[in-house]
Amino acid sequence: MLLAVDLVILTLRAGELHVLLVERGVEPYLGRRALPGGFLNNAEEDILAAAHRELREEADLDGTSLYLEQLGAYGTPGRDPRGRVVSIAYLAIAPGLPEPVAGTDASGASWQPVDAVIAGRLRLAFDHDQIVADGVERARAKLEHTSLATAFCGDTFTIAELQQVYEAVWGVGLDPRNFYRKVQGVPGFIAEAGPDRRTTKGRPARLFRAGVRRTLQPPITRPDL
Amino acid sequence: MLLAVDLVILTLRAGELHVLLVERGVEPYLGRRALPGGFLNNAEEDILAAAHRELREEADLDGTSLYLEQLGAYGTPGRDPRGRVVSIAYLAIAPGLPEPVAGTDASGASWQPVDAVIAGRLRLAFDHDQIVADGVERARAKLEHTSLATAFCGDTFTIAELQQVYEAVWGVGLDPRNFYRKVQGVPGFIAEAGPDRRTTKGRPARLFRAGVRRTLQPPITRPDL
DNA sequence: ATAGCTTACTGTCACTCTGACAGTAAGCGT
DNA sequence: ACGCTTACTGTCAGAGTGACAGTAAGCTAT
Repeated sequence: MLLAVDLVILTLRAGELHVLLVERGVEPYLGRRALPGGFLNNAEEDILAAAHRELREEADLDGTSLYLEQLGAYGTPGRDPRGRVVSIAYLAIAPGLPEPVAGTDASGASWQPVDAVIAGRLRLAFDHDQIVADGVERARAKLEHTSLATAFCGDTFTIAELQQVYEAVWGVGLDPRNFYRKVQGVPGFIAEAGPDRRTTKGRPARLFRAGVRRTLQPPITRPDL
Repeated sequence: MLLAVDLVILTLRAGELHVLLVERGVEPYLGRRALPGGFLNNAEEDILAAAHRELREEADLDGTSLYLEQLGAYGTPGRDPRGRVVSIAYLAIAPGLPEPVAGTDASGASWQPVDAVIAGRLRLAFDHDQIVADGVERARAKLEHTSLATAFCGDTFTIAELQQVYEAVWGVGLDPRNFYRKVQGVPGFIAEAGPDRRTTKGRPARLFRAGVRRTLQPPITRPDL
């Protein structure tokens, strides 16, 4: 029996939610896209440590500075044609990186829109479609009552950028005015980051950084489906 | 490397939240209490099926009729002195059974108050204290926006009994009048169960059964800590 | 039968929160 | 100085919430 680790790494690119996928170079599912991951190095490697290692090897991301959380275990017999493999899935959130990103080792990693995976237009290897769906659902739920959204942003961000996170992950539109009021009303969610401002085209926006509080009271409620 | 399944089985007894524990008859942790569970039978057994099997063997409970949900994987090296063991934990909710319960096989299973475990007055084997804490926290959170509370009750129950579930799991007191209003206000949470009434001492109470809806909108919010 | 007890249920009210909408402020380019 | 773009601040009606009191329906003891 083999133990593996799979990573659902989410980020925001051009206002859309993306997941990091690699193209398989060996059988089974040769050529198919799959989640980054791999088997445990040896019998003494910690699972969380293995997740950090894969994060570094396959995505060139520093695990100490980003959000990482266990998603669950997937061990249905037959999910891997080679034999019995139990996979521990992890959910990672990466900030919208400067630009190209994802140029890693030979495996040909690339960001793909999660919509394509959820809608079934992009079929993944093994049961990775299900894992991605579970990861996205976990992220959607956690946006409501935790400060997870700040993990999608850099160390400083504007409120409008934070709103884009919610809109992209939830796939809905939000009213900016109500969003400003709600976010500012939660004590400890975000904190002002100096007098610096970010300017693009119009009026410069105030910069914030993630606050101390990790649970949101009151929560940022998601609109009815 | 060995794969195991551990069960956090919660129930209500005398208005208090209890967890099912067994007393270990072998080393390591001989004599210590631990969660029911065990190793996978063979390399082809499904994890969820193994959870059902342990539920039947160690707790004499029918897994098809109660709530069962994966909690997560626990695989820190050294958590089991015998060697590398990765355990998949499951959370099960059992209705408050008629009476004594828990008389199972030789293992000496018994219901113990979760407070004793959380507070550290009752130390469990391995990392089972942590698993119990995680399971209880999961249950507490799920009471807010899912119909999980009905899993603690039989097929029919009164609103007062449902309130006792919330009070016991959350460890707080709730106002009966506001609770009635909230519960009745969530469409599909509970449905009337015929004209039958349950009578104990005062006015007979109306009986309900679990409704169709499994997610609660609006949620039953937990009071501030 | 009536009073009294116990438990089940229904109302009221002020406060807060929420969603829907409009107006003001601050930079930049022409 | 003007318009353009983006950032932010107010307003208001309706829903939801917590804190409280009153009514209803069984049983029982006198």
